[in-house]
Amino acid sequence: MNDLTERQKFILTLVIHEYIRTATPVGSQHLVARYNLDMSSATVRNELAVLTERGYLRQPHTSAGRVPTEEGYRYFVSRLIQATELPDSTRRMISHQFYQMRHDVEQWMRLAASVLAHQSRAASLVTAPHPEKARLKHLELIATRGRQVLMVLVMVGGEIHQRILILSEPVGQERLSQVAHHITTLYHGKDAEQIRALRSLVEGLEADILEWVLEEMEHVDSVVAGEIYLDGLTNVLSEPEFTASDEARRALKLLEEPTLLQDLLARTVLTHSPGGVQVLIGGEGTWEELRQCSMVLGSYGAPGLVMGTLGVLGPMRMSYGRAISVVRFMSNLLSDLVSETLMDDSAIKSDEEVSHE
Amino acid sequence: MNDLTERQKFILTLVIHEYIRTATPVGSQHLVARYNLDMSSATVRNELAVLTERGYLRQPHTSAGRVPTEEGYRYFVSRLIQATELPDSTRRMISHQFYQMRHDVEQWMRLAASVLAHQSRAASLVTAPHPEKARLKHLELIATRGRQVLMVLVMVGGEIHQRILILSEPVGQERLSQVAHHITTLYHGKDAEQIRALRSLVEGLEADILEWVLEEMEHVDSVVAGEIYLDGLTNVLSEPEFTASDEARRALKLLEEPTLLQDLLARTVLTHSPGGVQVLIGGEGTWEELRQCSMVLGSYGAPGLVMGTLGVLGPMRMSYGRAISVVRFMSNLLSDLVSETLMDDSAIKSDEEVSHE
DNA sequence: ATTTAGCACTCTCGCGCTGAGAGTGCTAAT
DNA sequence: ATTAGCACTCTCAGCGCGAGAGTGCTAAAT
Repeated sequence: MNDLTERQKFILTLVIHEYIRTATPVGSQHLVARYNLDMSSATVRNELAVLTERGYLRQPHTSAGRVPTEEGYRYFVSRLIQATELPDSTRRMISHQFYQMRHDVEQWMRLAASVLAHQSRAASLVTAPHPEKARLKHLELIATRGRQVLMVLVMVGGEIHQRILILSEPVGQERLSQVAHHITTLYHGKDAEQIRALRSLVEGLEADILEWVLEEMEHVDSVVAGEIYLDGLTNVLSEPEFTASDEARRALKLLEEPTLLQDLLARTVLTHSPGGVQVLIGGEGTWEELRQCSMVLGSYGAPGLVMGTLGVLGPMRMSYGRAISVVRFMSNLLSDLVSETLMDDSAIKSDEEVSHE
Repeated sequence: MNDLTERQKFILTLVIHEYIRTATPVGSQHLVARYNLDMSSATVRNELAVLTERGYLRQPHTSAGRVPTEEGYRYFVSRLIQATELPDSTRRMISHQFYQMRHDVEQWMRLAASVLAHQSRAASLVTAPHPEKARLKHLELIATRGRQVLMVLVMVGGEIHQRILILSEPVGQERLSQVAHHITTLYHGKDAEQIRALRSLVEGLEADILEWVLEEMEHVDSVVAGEIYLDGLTNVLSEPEFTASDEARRALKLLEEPTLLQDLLARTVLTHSPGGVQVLIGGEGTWEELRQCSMVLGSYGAPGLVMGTLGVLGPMRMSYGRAISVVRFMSNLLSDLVSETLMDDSAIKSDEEVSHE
């Protein structure tokens, strides 16, 4: 399995580019005309034949142009693609937007999804930062009415969970605050397992509350990713291979199913480190519905503390260069933001502007 | 403008039903055959002619069947439709699901969106309960790192807002808790305006913090609705009038634009009371992109305290009976849930089961 | 030994045509 | 008032066909 010649690589690149542009099979004459190649269509034809035999291209039918195969895209992505960085002005603009709303993590997620979708012209998905193992940072209990209590749980890393408890009898706000404070000081920084080991430190009402806390924390641990933000579904919808095909419906249906997405993203989070970008072509790795789609996935976060996933999903015929660069950029940007803002224990130098009304 | 005869109403109903079922123009012979009418097709034809002249039906071209017009649907919805309640078993099942997760408002919203989408077989949208005027219930300040502080704001009605503050100098958790407690006791139950009037009660750090609180509360007031939950986009996508038409893209694009949705829902919230259901046909009321769509909207909540909107969006050729009944049902169900769980000041009798580990 | 020109061949796609089918409106009979 | 009958209209699926694009192969040229 010796390699392709330079010219073959070059031609493969051109075919892929052209197919991404036009969504129609590309022929030899078309190529020489459009790119002013200084060889004849016959030469190109020979090379196309080789590439086809190698499995990188295929013909929809005899005597039609060539279309890249999955392997073709894969070869292109892994060996041929050259890093197209986003223009500097764009990067600045995007960073600026993020730093303008440094106070709200949820808005970051939305903005990240929106930027990914716009820049890649595909559908995007982003998960909120999520701890690998939830550790308690702060507990708050707020009396609402009668026996009902609003429990607000802040995890190390900044994730917030809320839940309504129903006690067996009414308890005043004063007492609740005491309990919350006590639990917070006792178990600050501990994960569910550690808390469970030490739960005999409290009793009575406090023990009951702690049970709720544990339940919630274990629930948090059982979910692999935070909330999922989507954007740009309409982008992929308007691609020709999706209009009127029921392939579209199935793919979009997938995106409406949060559990499936969780699964999908879980693998990614586990299998690679932030900064790196993973490209899945044609639903690679058992995803029947996405056979026509590709994904470019990355992750972000502060390793060991909180992590999130982000990526774009488009037709297999998507602009990988653009997608990879924007995913990588956003991955780094969000990592920086998260580290700067949410980190807790580590001693990272901070030199943000003093903003204080 | 005298009214239609009974038979004309009857035939109009049949035409609409049949068109909703088949999505193809319906003709006279077809009607008599399918519904075993004891009149001839010629009679039906005459009536169809009348209905067409009145503007309730139209022919795509000479010698094709009839299709309902916007006015046709409107007449049908406002005067002909008979309330089709959801089967009792379904209602029970849905209620049960909700009461099973009484601890998490966010999950209610997701479930509500999901139920609406499934039952109506259209796209659904639900907004989280949102106060008309935010009133402070509880403030919590949590030290994170250096000068950074996580502010958690709980409003009367249960809405929670969080935000990261950056102080001019580090402040310990003890002090922060004090400040939060003080502000909570001073301004509990007050809205932004009232707090602003009384802000001279505090000074120094507390005054600074209060400024952030006010800013956030005023921001909350400026938004007309809570977070928006969508579901079932793929339902409407698979309708024949949407496949391959770029009408589809524009309509879905609308749903990706949160600000537009806010606008749209705002009108509804303002213009009618919970329990009532509003039907907008053909993007009635200036919504160009939705000319092919209809919406069935309702609202829910505890009047004066928190309100939310919910509804379904489908092709004009949607099953209004089903949609109206499910929207009404969900509207009432959510109202009950919200009242039972989130209400605060009013003295509503509560008789929930004692659930306490 | 490549590259290229030429050529015969294949396959798709858009076009116009056509006949079947569905539906209508009108008129006359019931 | 209703209905049977009928002539007419319009869509739509199917078909044939020619243009166009693309291929593979062979033989000549570099």
